[in-house]
Amino acid sequence: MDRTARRSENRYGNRPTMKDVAARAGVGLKTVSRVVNGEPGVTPDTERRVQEAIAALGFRRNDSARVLRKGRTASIGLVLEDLADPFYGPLSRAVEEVARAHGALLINGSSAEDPDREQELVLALCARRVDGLVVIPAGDDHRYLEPEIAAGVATVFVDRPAGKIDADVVLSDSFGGARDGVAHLIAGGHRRIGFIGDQPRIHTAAERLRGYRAAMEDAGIPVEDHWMSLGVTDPERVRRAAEEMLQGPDPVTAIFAGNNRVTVTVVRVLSEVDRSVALVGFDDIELGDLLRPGVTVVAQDAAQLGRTAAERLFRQLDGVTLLPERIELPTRLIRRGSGELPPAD
Amino acid sequence: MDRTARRSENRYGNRPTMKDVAARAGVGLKTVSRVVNGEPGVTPDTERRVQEAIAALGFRRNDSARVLRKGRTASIGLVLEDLADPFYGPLSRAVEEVARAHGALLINGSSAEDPDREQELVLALCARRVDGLVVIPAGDDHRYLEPEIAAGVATVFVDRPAGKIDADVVLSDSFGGARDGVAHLIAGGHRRIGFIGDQPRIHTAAERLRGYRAAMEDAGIPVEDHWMSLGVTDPERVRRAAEEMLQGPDPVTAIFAGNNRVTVTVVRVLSEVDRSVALVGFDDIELGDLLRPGVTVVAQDAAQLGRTAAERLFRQLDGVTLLPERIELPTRLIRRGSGELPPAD
DNA sequence: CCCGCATCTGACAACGTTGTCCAGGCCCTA
DNA sequence: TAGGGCCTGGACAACGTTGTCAGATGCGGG
Repeated sequence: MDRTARRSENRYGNRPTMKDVAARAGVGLKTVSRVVNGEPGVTPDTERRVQEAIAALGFRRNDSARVLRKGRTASIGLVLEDLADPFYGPLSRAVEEVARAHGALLINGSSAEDPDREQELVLALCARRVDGLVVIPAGDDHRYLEPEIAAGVATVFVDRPAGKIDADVVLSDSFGGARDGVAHLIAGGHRRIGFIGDQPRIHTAAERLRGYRAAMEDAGIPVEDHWMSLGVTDPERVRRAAEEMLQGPDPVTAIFAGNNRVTVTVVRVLSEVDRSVALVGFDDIELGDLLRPGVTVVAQDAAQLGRTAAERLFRQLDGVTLLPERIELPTRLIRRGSGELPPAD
Repeated sequence: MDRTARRSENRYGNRPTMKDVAARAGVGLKTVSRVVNGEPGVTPDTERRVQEAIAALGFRRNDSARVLRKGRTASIGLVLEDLADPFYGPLSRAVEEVARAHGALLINGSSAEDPDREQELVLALCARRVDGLVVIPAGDDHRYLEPEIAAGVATVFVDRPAGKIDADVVLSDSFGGARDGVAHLIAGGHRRIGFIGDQPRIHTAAERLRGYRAAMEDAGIPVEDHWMSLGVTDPERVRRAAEEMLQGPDPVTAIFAGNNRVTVTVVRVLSEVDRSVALVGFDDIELGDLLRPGVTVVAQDAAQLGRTAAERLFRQLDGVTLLPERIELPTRLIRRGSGELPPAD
């Protein structure tokens, strides 16, 4: 009959509200709100009574209502390709740290490299009214985000640029990194160098391919079509692609691997091959230094990517109006042995 | 002056509401709601007008308001130790997949193994009114969750049991796995076996230590204190601990490493040592098969842990009232060479 | 003793959505 | 043509919080 009894009829458990706390403490609703939010203007005695009621009832403020009222959610969304990919672990951790420093929570989802799923996720996050978005784009058309950005959702793209809209983007220098990596192989005496990478519709993959071509062209080496394998990342097909490059009339003496997953598989293949084949991979891989030979890589700093993007995001949120910018982080060639093997022929 | 003009005065951008859509389409508020939610009872013609207005205004439903009204958020929280740890990548991905299958979003945070931070995160998630929680506990006292669970927040602990409350938990058989791993070394002829693990206040670490002791005791081997190093995980100290075990009057001939991070560092140390020392690690590590020798591990299935926990969570949410249960998943010994090295003395 | 001021407190509306319920219009039948 | 049932649409309250504003209380000074 009384209020407490009525509450227990609620559908989902029976969480106390500020009203309940107020009733129990014998104060007004707004006073409870003041105590909960640490606002001034409450006598110590009143505050104590309210705190006791809060503790007794196990009250916890309902942030949904708060958000509705205040307009800000103190949460940001992170859409990436695959949470399980070791490349994204440090990246999301870095984004989380920055978010935490700004008192925001992180909601994240994996697009699985599917543009539709990316859009679905992003829009779901917008419906939750996240304050901002960090997106590693899977698709190449982000015009669907225009109304959201216009409505004030801060947005930063990472690792790959946004498609068909003008927005902030933070990425690694894929072109320069790949060019340097391939040039390193060329400097070591290699001329027949293979490239295994992802589909060129993925920006980073295309840039790395371009870097490969540029290094070859700079050295005056014509590239044979069958030295390049594009759009393969699953182990099975990478394996086959590598094996094919290593056979035939003019087999490659070195391979440039376009990302961490490709590198891992190529390492496996090369460990089973008699011949000594040089390898440089894009992205660092764990334990790369302990393999024999150590794996030479063009490393990018995933954590730095995430940190930079998140910081940019919160600068947007702090109300600074910034023109969309493209921030490119350098890569670093780490020599460990596999990239320094001389050509075997 | 008119409604549209007023809207643009809003603080945070100017997002259209259902009211705006209704005005533009010339229908009532509730009709817009019906269209947005796919409820029946709207003529095709009306629906078309509403859809047009939605598209023209760039309307997106405000889920905060929806949540406030409906009581469910369709989101679950995941609190783990460190998003960047390769062990948790597949785990969170698995949780995300299950959540997605149930139409829920995933909010996650890292506790950094700090009980206070865990509690802070968990309570922040509860304030957001997540429907459920998957928690990899850092602390050992979770009574602070009692009011939340009573209020209907479904909760499942993973990897380690909850402290001082009765709740679902999904974990790997740390004790059995460690015992088997150590027994494997003993079967290979080792008697002086070292153990390097995390602080025993962490349940998994304690269980693995217990497994180590059990295997030794089963074989009738008394354990020397200086064979065990507890509470060290940072590379520097693991390195020192390993080096100490390998020196002195009765140096160990084999090491059991208590988790993936320890294993990696021990592999590094052993690669610099002349002597041949056997190694079995808990947790699989990437590329463990490519090292020479390959790294023998007691593998647990992180994805399966996450999947099992999340499915249990949604079963709770589907209204099935279940008694708290402890689900233990088996581990698997993977022989790759390092665990099969004979004792060197 | 009363006034004015400062301090503390509470009533009320609003945030944007959904559930309830009723009104009006249509078609069908008697 | 009147009556009944069905379908569509809309008015209104409620979800739990916060911002606004005004009322109550207490205190010191004239």
